[in-house]
Amino acid sequence: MYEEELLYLRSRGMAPVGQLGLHPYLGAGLPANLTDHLDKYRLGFHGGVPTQAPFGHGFPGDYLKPPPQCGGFPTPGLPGGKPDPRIKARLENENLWNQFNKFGTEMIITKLGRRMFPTVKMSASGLEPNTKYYVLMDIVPADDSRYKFQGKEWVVAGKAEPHMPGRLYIHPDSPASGAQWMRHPISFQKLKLTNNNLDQQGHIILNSMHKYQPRIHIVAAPDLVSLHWAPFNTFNFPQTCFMAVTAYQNERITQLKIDNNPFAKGFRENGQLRSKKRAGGTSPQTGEMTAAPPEKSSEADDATLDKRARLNSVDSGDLDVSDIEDRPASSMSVEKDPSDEKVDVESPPTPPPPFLPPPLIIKSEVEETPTSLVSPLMSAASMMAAAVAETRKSHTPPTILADPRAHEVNMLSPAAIRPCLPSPTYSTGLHGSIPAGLPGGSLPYPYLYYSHMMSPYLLSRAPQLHPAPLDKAAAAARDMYGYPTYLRSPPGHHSSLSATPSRPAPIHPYSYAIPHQVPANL
DNA sequence: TCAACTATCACGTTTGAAGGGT
DNA sequence: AACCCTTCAAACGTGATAGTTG
Repeated sequence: MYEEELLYLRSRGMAPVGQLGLHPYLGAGLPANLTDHLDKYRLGFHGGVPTQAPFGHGFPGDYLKPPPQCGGFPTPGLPGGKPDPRIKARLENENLWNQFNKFGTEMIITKLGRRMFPTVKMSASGLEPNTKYYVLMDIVPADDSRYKFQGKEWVVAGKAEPHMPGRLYIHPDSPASGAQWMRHPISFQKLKLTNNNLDQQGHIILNSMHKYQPRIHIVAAPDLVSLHWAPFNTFNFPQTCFMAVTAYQNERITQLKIDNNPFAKGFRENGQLRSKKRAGGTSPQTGEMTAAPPEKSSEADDATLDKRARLNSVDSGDLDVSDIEDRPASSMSVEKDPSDEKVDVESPPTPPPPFLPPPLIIKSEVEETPTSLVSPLMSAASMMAAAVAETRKSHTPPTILADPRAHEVNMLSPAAIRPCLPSPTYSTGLHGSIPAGLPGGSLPYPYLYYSHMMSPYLLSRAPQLHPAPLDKAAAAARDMYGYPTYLRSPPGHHSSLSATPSRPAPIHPYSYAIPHQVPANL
C-alpha cells in the first residue's frame, strides 16, 4: 500500500523521486552506517552525522544545540522543501513562561502522564490561508546532563540518560488551513508528559531530572503521508525550557503553579487544603513571593473565554471542540494576557538555576525559524529504521504492505495510520532481549510511535473501529505479533507484496486504523 | 540513609448529558 | 422542532503526603 501511495503521490509531484521500496516514513536517505548511528544515539550523543544524509540536527532524540552551518535547508535531492521564511511564531503566554523561567521551570512527569503547566501556546502568522498545515510539537533534551536540586539550585549530577526518542504530538486540529491556524492561538494544553518508557498512551516520554526544550513544527502538508517530505518550519522558545521532575524541587515553582493553575486552586492560601497544611505547620515559605495569588490565571481566563469561544466561533465547527478552549474567538486581538501580569515575583535570592539560558533574552517572535534539517517525522522514522537495522543485523529492505484501493488526494490514507515500521521489523527497536509482558515481545512502537494517531479529533472521526468481539475466545486470540486477530484485515484484504500478514493497528486508543473514507482535511 | 519515585488523597475545574424554557 | 440556558454528576487535573524502591 505504501508503494501505491508513493507512486500516486509521485505522479502528482507530492513525493520525492527515489528508489522505490522504501517506506515513505523512512524517507529516501537512511544513514549508511546504521549501527554507528544508533550507538551514538543510545549514548545520547548525536553530534555525529550519517554519511549519506546531512542529518546533522533534528533528530527528536537530539539534544538542542545551535543549528549546523547548513544554512538551513535540505540539500538537493533530499526530501523536504524549503521552509517558508514568512512564517513566524509568537509565544502567547510569554509572560507566564518568563515568570517560571526566572526560577527554572519544572514539569511533573508521572507514569500515567501529566499535562504541562504552563502550556505552550503560540500564535502563527505568515501562513498561506488556503494551505493545509500540520502543527506538531516535540520535546528534545536541552543538553546531555543529568541534574539534581541542591542548595536551592540545580546542579549537574552527571551525564544524561539516553533519551527515549521521537514522540511527536500532533495538534488535534491538524490538519487545518493557514487561515484557521492564524485565527486563534495554538495551544498544546492536552499534551502529556510521562516517565514511563513503556507508555502506550502516546504521551511524550522524558527522563526525570533532565532538562528539555519543547519545539514546534509547522508543516505544510495536506495529509499524513505528505507530511514526511513537506516543507516545515521549526520554532523553539528559550523560556519554555524546563526540568522534568517527579516531584517539585523548587518551592517557588510550586507556588507559581498553585497561583496560576486553576486546577491547583485548592492549594491556594484561602483553600482548605492550604489551611489544613498551615495548621500542620508545614506551610512552604512564601515570603519570597510578593504577589497575592491571582484571582484567575491565564489558563483560567482561557477557560472563562472558552464558553464564549464556543458561542462566538464561526469557523471552528470542524475543529476539535475540546481544544477550542485554547483559542478564544477574540484572543488573537488581545494584546496581552492580563493574567500574566498578576504574577509578580521578586528576583530570587539565589542565582538563577544553571540551566537557564544566560542572560535571559526573550524573543517574542522567532525569526530564524528552522532548527532542523530534516522533517521531524522523517528523522524519527529514520531512527527507528536504524534501530531495526541494528537489531536485525540485516539490510533487508522493509516490507511494503499493499493496500489495493483507490487513492484520493485529500483523503486521509489509512496507510498513514498504520504502524510506522512495516511488519515485522518493528518488533523490537532495542538491543537485548524483548521486554516481558509486551504483545509479541514488541516494544510499544518505541520511536515515532505514530503520533499521528494522537489526534483525538481524528480518532473521533473513525467510526469503524474494530469492536472487541463478545466471544471471549475470539477476543483473546492473538496473531503472530501478539495482536488481537479481530483487528486484522478482513478476508480478501491481503497484501500482495508481503509474505507476512498485514500488521493490525496497535492496541492503543489513538492508534486504530482509520477507514480510508474518512477525510483528512476535515 | 537518602534521593527519587509512586499511589493515594481531597479539592477545584471541566465536561457533557439531561431537562426545562422560549 | 430547534435552540438556549441551567443544573448536576462524573471525569479529570492539581499539589500534598506517606510509603516504597534502589
